[in-house]
Amino acid sequence: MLCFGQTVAMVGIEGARSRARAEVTAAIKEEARRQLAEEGAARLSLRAVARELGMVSSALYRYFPGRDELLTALIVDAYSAAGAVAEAAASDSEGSAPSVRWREVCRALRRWALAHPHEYALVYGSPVPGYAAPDRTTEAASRIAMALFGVVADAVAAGDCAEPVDGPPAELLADAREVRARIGLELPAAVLARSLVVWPQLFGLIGFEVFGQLRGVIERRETYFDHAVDQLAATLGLFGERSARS
Amino acid sequence: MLCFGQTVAMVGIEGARSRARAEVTAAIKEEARRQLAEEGAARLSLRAVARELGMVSSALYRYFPGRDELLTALIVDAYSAAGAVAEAAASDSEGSAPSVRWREVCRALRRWALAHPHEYALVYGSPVPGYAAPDRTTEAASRIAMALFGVVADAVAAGDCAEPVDGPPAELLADAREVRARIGLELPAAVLARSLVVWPQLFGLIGFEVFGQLRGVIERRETYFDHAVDQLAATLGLFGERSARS
DNA sequence: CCAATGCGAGAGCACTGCTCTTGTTTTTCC
DNA sequence: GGAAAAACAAGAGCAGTGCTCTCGCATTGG
Repeated sequence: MLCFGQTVAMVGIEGARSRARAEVTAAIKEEARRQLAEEGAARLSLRAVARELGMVSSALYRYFPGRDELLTALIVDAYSAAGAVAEAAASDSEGSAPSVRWREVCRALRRWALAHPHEYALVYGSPVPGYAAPDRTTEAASRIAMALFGVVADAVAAGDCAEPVDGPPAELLADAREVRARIGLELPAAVLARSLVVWPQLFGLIGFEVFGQLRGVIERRETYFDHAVDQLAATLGLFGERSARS
Repeated sequence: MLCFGQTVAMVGIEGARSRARAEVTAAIKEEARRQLAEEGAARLSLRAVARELGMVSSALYRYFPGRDELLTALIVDAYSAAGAVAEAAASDSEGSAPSVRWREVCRALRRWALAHPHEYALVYGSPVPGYAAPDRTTEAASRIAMALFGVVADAVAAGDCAEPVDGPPAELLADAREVRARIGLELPAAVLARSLVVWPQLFGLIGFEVFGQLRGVIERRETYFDHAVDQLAATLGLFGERSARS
């Protein structure tokens, strides 16, 4: 019994039946993602997806229990797509100075967000369905943060990260310690605390641009973003040659 | 001919007709805001609003051309509510040190956002209707930013703001100068540029909390936010007694 | 081979935004 | 004051939505 929506990568020996099921499920998600990119999450219509796929709407309920579940499947995919982009940028820049690695990961996330605004809205915008985010989304979400914190951890390990001058308050340190215990990342609690503070600020920058809040205010958005991200790197204490702008 | 949705404050001598019209318009918006707060923007239903008000749905179209226009009216109201909150915090803290004024305004915005999550989502979350934000929303939006930048400007005027050590790039300065010319605020372009960089980061912090992105990560959210905001004040170069935590 | 299960199609329900028409009330102008 | 004009509420109706249920057909597993 396959659960709905999960990416059935390895179907293997399974009969033709479940293979067909996996293919139809993938086709549904693909068409849904297409409509999402075109019209946005609010206008994503189950019936339209079914229509485009040449099947009747009720048949679609064999694959997804409802519209919200289709959406959460798309959310999980979007999270992991963004996570993959961030991880790729982090590993591609391995060996570079911490501040340029940080900048590369941030740039990659921004690029992905601008290329997929509706999917970005799905994961970092207002929560669309009822209100509760299922657990599978949060664990998919952590990949992005892990990629970000990973370059900080690498910098600390290499001695390329300055210790905070005036440490964060004790309560924040406690939260940081709990997070560290859960994700198992090797870095001082004070540095993780600093990262946890910077983390939402990065998505504030990206979100403002994607959601059009910068329209009529900032025109040279690329340099704006790069400068902001460099400043965040400085806040994080990341070392690196100053402004190795390509 | 009254335009839809606009707050008809001064009806004055006008006949009983337009007075009734203003009242009905206000009642519609009130009920819509109630439903918005309960169910979110996606589930706001024109018919349900009409039903709750004891009228038929088609009658509602005499007051609002459509659902989207009702929503943009709510957006404008939400913007100006948040703007009023920010302005009040700014003027209430007049005379205090710049960094504590900054913190007060930030706190006030966070409090409002947490108290009205769906309205916050309306203005700083994913853009819900088609895609374009009418002009009236952007001018209402500027009030919030003006309150924020206002305390920075006051700090500069009082000599309580440090000049940036390494200035922002030239292109960002150009954008800052254009913004300054448009809004007519007395502060150096470099300082405004710094403020424009910090601005989205603040709403990244608020948005992450309101949208539940901090769930399971940061538990002591108040100290977290205060610390982050203090750090932003430092980035802005705002002077003030260190951590005058109440 | 035959029962069990998975599946697609259709009808149908309750709901949505929106339009058009039909009377009624109110304002406005001569 | 009375007639023309405008504003209004109500209803019917259209196209679309998510979702449920039932019905036959196909595939699967024992």
